[in-house]
Amino acid sequence: MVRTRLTAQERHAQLVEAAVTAFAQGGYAGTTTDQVARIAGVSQPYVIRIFGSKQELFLATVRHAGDRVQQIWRDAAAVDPTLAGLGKAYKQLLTERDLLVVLLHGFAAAADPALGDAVRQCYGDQFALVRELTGASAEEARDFFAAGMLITVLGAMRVLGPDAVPTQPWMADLLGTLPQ
Amino acid sequence: MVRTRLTAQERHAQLVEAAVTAFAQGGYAGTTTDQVARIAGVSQPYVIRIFGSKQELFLATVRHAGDRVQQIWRDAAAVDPTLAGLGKAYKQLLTERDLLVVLLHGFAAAADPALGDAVRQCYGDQFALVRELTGASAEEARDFFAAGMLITVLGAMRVLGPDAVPTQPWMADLLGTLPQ
DNA sequence: GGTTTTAGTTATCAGTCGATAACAACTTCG
DNA sequence: CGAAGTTGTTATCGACTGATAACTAAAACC
Repeated sequence: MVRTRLTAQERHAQLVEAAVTAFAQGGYAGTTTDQVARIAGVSQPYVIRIFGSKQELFLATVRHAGDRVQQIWRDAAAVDPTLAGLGKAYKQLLTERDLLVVLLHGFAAAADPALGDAVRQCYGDQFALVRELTGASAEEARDFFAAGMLITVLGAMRVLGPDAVPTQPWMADLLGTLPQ
Repeated sequence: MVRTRLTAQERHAQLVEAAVTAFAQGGYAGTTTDQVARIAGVSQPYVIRIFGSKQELFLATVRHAGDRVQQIWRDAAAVDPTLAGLGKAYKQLLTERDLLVVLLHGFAAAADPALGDAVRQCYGDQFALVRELTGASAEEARDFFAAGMLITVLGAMRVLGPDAVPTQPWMADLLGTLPQ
């Protein structure tokens, strides 16, 4: 007999995946819990019951994205524990651009006190992990994160990434200089 | 006799100022036209009548922020036409953090086609201007904008800027390395 | 002074959204 | 099997929000 229902744990994970897609497009305020529910194929009230509130859903989504980035870096460091190695892995994350864009939306929404703490914590953990994995100096890590932020924002702007919008010459100048 | 009403032009400018404050806090979707109206001290329908729609108001606000950044850079270049000179001016913009955060919200909202074009245009103009003012290479400009994006996001996260939230040790490491 | 233009308001609405409540159906286990 | 726990749904609501319409009053102009 085929199991027709998911366990709460499985559903939780599936909803977070759906939420990454949805929130990446509209941000926190610009996305409805119903959009998330539709992507996951469940009813909107069920989403609320599982997470308690839209805010908790968003927090879980941002935390998931942060965890995934950390995992990517750990994997990369196992092969090449340098900033270049981690950077290459990060850029490949553009193929899962929604992950990065969700983080960006989290950063942008940090003005909300309830979200701010979680977001700062997430970014701080990333900073610490990169220095731990690579032994980079604070200056080197700063430049690494600056480059990462540029990549993230250009991804959000649809200048970088799989579905980049064709654009003006300046983009080519800028993109041509991104280390591969 | 004191003039008790503003011209449409004056009111337009005042509303954009109010919108910078409001949108910086909640982003596009997370801010109501009524919030903007209250800050400016007018009624909500009047805001809509002046700008036509919330989206047009947001676009005017993002354009204003972009123009202001360009103006800051032009002024700075008149004194010190180097990337360091422009960078110092940009960092001083953190005292008007809302300007930078509004731009960030614009970037994050670029997934919306109606906003995306305007936002990419705005960022492209900034890139071209910096290269024109400083004669920087594409690589130098890229690093400049990467650093700028990090500053902007850290400002939005309340890690940098006048009202920075006290935070963990890693912040001190990162901030200590920011060139003054 | 009166008329036209421009700046601004109040009243109102149709649509949307997060959340609650009550109920239904599948699974598990004694 | 049948009871209990878990997974899910439909129905519904109160609050909010952008936008429209109709109206008012201050300036400007002749």
